[in-house]
Formats: sequence, structure tokens, C-alpha cells
Amino acid sequence: MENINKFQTISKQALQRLPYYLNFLKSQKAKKQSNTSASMIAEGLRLNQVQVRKDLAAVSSGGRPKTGYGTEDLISDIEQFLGYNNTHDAILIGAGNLGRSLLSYKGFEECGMKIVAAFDIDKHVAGTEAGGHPIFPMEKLEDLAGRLKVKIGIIAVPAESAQEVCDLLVGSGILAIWNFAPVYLDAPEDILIQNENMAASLAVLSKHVEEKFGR
Amino acid sequence: MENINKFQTISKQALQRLPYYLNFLKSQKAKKQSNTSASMIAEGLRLNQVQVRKDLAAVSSGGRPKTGYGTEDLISDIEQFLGYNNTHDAILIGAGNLGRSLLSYKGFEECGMKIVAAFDIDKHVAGTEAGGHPIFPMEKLEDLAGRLKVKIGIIAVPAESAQEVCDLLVGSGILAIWNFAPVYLDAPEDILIQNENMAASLAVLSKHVEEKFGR
DNA sequence: ATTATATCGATATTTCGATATCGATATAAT
DNA sequence: ATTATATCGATATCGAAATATCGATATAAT
Repeated sequence: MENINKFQTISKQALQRLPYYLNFLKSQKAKKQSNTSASMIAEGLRLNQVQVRKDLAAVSSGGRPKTGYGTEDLISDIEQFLGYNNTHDAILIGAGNLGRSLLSYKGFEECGMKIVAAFDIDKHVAGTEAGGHPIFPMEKLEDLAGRLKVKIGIIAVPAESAQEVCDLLVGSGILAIWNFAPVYLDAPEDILIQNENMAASLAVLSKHVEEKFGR
Repeated sequence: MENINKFQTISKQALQRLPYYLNFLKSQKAKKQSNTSASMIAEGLRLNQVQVRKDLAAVSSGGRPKTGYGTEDLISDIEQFLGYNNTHDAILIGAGNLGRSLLSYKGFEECGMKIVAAFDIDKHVAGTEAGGHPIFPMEKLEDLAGRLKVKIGIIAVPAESAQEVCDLLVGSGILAIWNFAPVYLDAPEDILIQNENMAASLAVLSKHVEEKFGR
């Protein structure tokens, strides 16, 4: 059936659970489980049944009483919803330690993102390549990003230059930024900034250890 | 039902904002700003004033009307609170692409975490080193982790083996796990699992692009 | 000294996500 | 065919986090 409300809003939290469902569903498929219910996912991932059911309702309408969802159907509904099928191009800025490992990571494409070019301020780095991606000097960014109509930018530069790079990206027509620098980025409201801050995660970890273990 | 920790007076969300405050405060310090108010932080990070004030109240009591907080005092209060001062040892499992770049990342120590050893299932990898850290075979994990009294484990293995590694870590007395595998880990309730799932972040990004741009 | 004001810190309100409840229904069992 | 039940999906409730409001107070300006 058609999803009637195509502008249906799903919460960021729910969105972030979907990849976990996907992973679970794929393991179900590997086990030849042709049907999977919301309750099974909830149990496997130790989540609340209703929460899973609500999340799935936003993505698929193929659920049937007693049997649940067709495993493969649900997989493809989620992938469709997340846009894994039509790949978005991305550019990466900052080919240092982190940048290079992102460039050589092979898992992005199956999540619908393809890094098409990388840029670095360092003239010695520009001209080389990493993970099969060419690295260009920063001066080429605006022109290339515009011509390739790239919509996603990945910031892997040091904290000090992150805002500058952000401005450059916004100026080049980027719609979403994946920010690996540990700073808040100031950008227009319609630009999505997704922060991947290791320090923030670490804060949760070490606080827990402090509390459990005293210091 | 929910195990409320009475000593935990701060939410996970607030905890994750602290590193951003820290970064902002350090840039203030670099600008010779000896005092910083909650309102300044809120404006700089585009957050709600009250939210920042509440977060700060949980970590410091040095705020004064009209002047705000002493920049350096607040920095050290936050660092103290997050445990950046007394370093926790960690071990990393899985010296593949991702694992190796985590091993060579230099920023963890200033956040109070030090990777003391790495492990890998592959006999060819064990015996080598990465980022100045020795890599041991998996068999040595339990013994080493126990003797070194390590409390943090970092999982950087493929999805398939993540649960197995998790069990091993829990058995070795680990208190908190930083999980880079895109799977839900089943562990006792008092073990903290902090998931770092790139696919989840990507989901948010690409959904945004889909919505803004159509296909 | 008096006044104005920026900021803190406490309390109230709102918002939003998580959870509980319950009726509807497709399937399996009898 | 009838009945039992697992599951869906909708609605209601709950709770935590975000935000608004406001009084108290330290500092600066007059």
C-alpha cells in the first residue's frame, strides 16, 4: 500500500534506530526467517514492543496480525525509506588520520553514500589519493562541488578550521554536513549538521566508570 | 523497572553537551576572556540559556550574577566532573581499518582515556603494533585485562563477532564498552554500552538530503 | 548611596518521546 | 465453522528533557 503521508515526520531518535532494525532483519534473513514481527525485533534488541511497532509503522505498512512483517519486504522498505537505494554523493575535507580512514572505509556505499572526492589544505597531500579517492587542493572545492552537485560534506579537519570549512561548504550548495570536529558549527537553519563527536561519547563512558568504580 | 542511579544527577544528553562547552571555553580562554557566562555559551553554541545554566549548575558552583563563571575555573570544573584528570585505561579489540585509526588517534588521552593494549583474532596481526600500541592475540585478553584492571573496552570488530567479544569483555571485569560495531549488544544492566554507529548518523543525514532535495 | 542591569538559580510549563492499554484482525488449531 | 491467540495499529498516559518565567543578587554606572 501507498504511504499516504509522504511528509510524515519521524523523530531523529527513531531514525537512528532503523539501522539497528536493518541489521537484525538481515540476521533473521540469514537464518531463513521469512517473517519477523515487531515483538521479535523488540526482544532481540531489548527495546519496547510499542516503540518498535511505531517506528516500523512510519516506514512500512506490510505488517499483518499473527505473522508480522515479511523479513525481506521490511528490509527493502527500511532501505527505501532511508534512501539506501539512491546513492548520494559526498565530498570529504581533511585527509589527515581520520579523513584517510573514512576514505578507505567501504561500508558507506551500502548506506547510500558515495564519497566522490576529498580535499586538503596541505599541498603535499593534495595530488595523492586515499582509499581510491583523489585528493584535491582546497581551491578546487567550490568549483568541483558545484559542478558535481554534491549535497553532503564530511568535515574531518582540526577544530580550528572547521567553521571556515563549514562556511565554504554552505557556499557551495551543500545541504548536510557530517561534522567530525569537536566544535559547534554555525550554519543556516536548513542545513543539517550531524555531529560525530567522540569526546561526547567518551564523556558518557568515563562518567559511568567514575561512578561505578569511584575514582 | 528502570534502575535509577541516585548519584547520577545529570542526563546523558547534558553529559554530551559538556565537551562542547569545554571547547567553547577553551576558545574563550585563548581570546583572553577571563569570565564566561552561561548566556555567552548559549549564544555561541546556539543553545537555550536555561539549558546551559542547568547543565553548568550540575558541574560547578562558581557562577556569579553579572560576571558569570571564571573561564578557567569552569574549564577545570568540567574536566574534573568528566574525569579528564584521572585517566582510565582501555583496551581495544579488532585491529582492522577502524581499529588501527582509533589506535593512532592522539586525542583520547586529553579526555581521560588511555588505550593500553589492543587485541586481534588474526595471528598475523597479533605481534605487530599500531600507533605505538602492541597488538596481542585474543587468547591473552582475559588474563591481561584482569591483571591491568582495565575498565573500558573498545569494540572495533565486524558485526558478526561483536557479541562474542562483548561477552569476553564482560567476563574480564570490564565496566563500560564503546561499541563501533553496528549491532545491539546484550550485556548485564550495570555494564554501560555506548554505541558509536556511523550508519545511524548517516541515516539522519541522508534522510535530510532526501527530504530537502527529493531524489 | 542609589539605581540600573546582567546574570544566576529556582520553579513552572510545555513539548516530545517512550510506554501502557485495548480493540481489531489474520492465522492457526480444533 | 468455530475458537483461541499472536500481532498489528490506534489512542491514552506517563515521564524526562527542553524551555519559559521570575525573583534574587552582585556588579557597574551615575
